Amino acid sequence: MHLATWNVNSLSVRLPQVLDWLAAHPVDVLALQELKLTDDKFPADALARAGYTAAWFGQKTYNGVALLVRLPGAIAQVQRNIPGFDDGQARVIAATVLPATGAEPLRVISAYFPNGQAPGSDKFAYKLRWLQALRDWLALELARHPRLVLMGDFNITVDDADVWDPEGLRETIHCTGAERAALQALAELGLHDAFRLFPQPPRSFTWWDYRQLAFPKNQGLRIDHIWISDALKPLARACHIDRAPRKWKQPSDHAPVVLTLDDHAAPDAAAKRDHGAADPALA
DNA sequence: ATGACAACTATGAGTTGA
Repeated sequence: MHLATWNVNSLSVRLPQVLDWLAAHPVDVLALQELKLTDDKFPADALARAGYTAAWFGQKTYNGVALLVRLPGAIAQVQRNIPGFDDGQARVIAATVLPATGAEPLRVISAYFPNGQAPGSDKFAYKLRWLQALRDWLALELARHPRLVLMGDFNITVDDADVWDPEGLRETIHCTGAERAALQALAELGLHDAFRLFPQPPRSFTWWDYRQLAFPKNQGLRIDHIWISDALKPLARACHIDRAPRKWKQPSDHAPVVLTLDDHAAPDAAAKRDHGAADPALA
């Protein structure tokens, strides 16, 4: 079973790329961020024709998140934004996902963490308040749903290995101690950075500035993450960044991140494996 | 020190992102 996250920087502009990517990589769950469209503009029909059902939470111009689930999988118990945290920005969608593979249900969250602009700014204060509310809510979610995946654009580097120029960018936005401490507080709930469970190439990033030839020079940040709960950690088999869409014409500035989970509890999937069926995802 | 690039709103030039 495969789950992925991708900040598409406008779903209206990037829909053809999302459809192309899903055709080549039919993941079971795809979390999207920065839809930049209102709910009435969400391309549910085109995604359904591509074999995906969806839950979405849009907003005009900014933000917006969605969860896509490969059919005949299903989506239930949808939650939009953090309960009890008054927020005019569409940044979180959570749902219980029944995977097409027949695996046990998962609680999946697609999140677009606030950017924060600069340390000391009002937006930075909002980012830290939002992170505290996320932590408090995730504690409850984990108690209710031990099989939990939190993925999205976290807008935070976990450590200096996630930064192309750690000295030059020290204590700048995405790299501050305050932001990283908030991530550590999430980790202490029993969540794990799936990417770092496996050996990875040095200078692995998920975002590159459009300017200054940042992508060809690999001057980026790893700010898009997939974090998994204690219960799912033993099932993780691989996690990687797919840089290919960043090379396409008119790309998002973010690349997708993909997690492979062993859905051993799925009788159907196990039967298929036993009969030697090829895994279509990530072919 | 500033801007670059992209998307959006609006239909100019400004805002936001990271």
